[in-house]
Amino acid sequence: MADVYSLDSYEPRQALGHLIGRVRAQLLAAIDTELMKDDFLGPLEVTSSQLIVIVSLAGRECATSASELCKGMSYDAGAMTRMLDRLEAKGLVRRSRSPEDRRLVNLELTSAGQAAYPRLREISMRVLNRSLRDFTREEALLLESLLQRLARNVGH
Amino acid sequence: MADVYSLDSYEPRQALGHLIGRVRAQLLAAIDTELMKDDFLGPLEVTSSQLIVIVSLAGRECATSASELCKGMSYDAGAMTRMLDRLEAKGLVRRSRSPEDRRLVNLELTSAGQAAYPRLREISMRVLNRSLRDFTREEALLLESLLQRLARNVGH
DNA sequence: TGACAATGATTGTCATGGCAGTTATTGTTT
DNA sequence: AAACAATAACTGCCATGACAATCATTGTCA
Repeated sequence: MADVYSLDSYEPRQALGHLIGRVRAQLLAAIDTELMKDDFLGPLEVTSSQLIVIVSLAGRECATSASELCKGMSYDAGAMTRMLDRLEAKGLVRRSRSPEDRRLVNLELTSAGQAAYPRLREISMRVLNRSLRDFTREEALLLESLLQRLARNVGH
Repeated sequence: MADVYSLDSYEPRQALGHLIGRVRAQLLAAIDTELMKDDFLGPLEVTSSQLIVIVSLAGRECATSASELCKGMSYDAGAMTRMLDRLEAKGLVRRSRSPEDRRLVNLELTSAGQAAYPRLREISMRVLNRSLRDFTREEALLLESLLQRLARNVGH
């Protein structure tokens, strides 16, 4: 298949790469704005980056290890350590060494973390729905599938 | 129009927000990988973030101020100062106080910066074309237009 | 069993980007 | 002209993410 962009016409500042970066930044900023307005999450200064960790932990009943979290979201292990430091300091997550394998750190939400989860889910959904307000369900699915194809291709 | 996501089915980890973040990270990583392999850009450790600044400066013949650059790409002024520190240290960009308005800092590419530009443009285009290799031109344009609609909506 | 590899978490270092506050310069207003 | 607002660049502070190095623990293999 022919290349989409050619040296004659390629404009780095208008092309897909930048556009994706802009959309991502705007989405995160919009979610952060809504989080700050929340009675419960605002004072805790929960951010859009911390959202995904709490959501991932809420999805399972049993305790999960940090490395398992990292694999599941292709996240740097060092970044995860410090992310968990912040979430633990806010009282949303509890760490404990696994008795079976003392290299592992088991993670679970505290009661505050469990209380935060439905609010985080609702807020992120609201921002997405608002951003997709003139999209049909088919257009949204199309966008998702195009992005998934892109994601599969990038790594070659 | 009805909401795309509903509380019943919304899965934060699968939805659009996360997907966009993943695609962006993968694209930037792929560009960084190619930049490191380049004979000229690799030793200078030019990154995908610095790419857009150099590209923006190459687009105009006359000197541009830093604030104008920030406006054009909705970029934080403080981040721009430090970005320019790094680019100046690498000898790619030259700063000079504007004689007309001494608040302004005029920017221009050095000869090394001008030599870097076509390589940066070619590398970012190659990564994008590779990532879009099974897309028709129509599909790529569709993806762009859907993202642009999304970008317009997010800010409300 | 003892050497060694593999794994998980942590830490250090760096680039990035956002926000608030500061300083220098310019424009405006009385 | 003096006071004030507006603007541009810079600085400090912080969260984020990537990479490399280190340490403790576990698995493997001679």
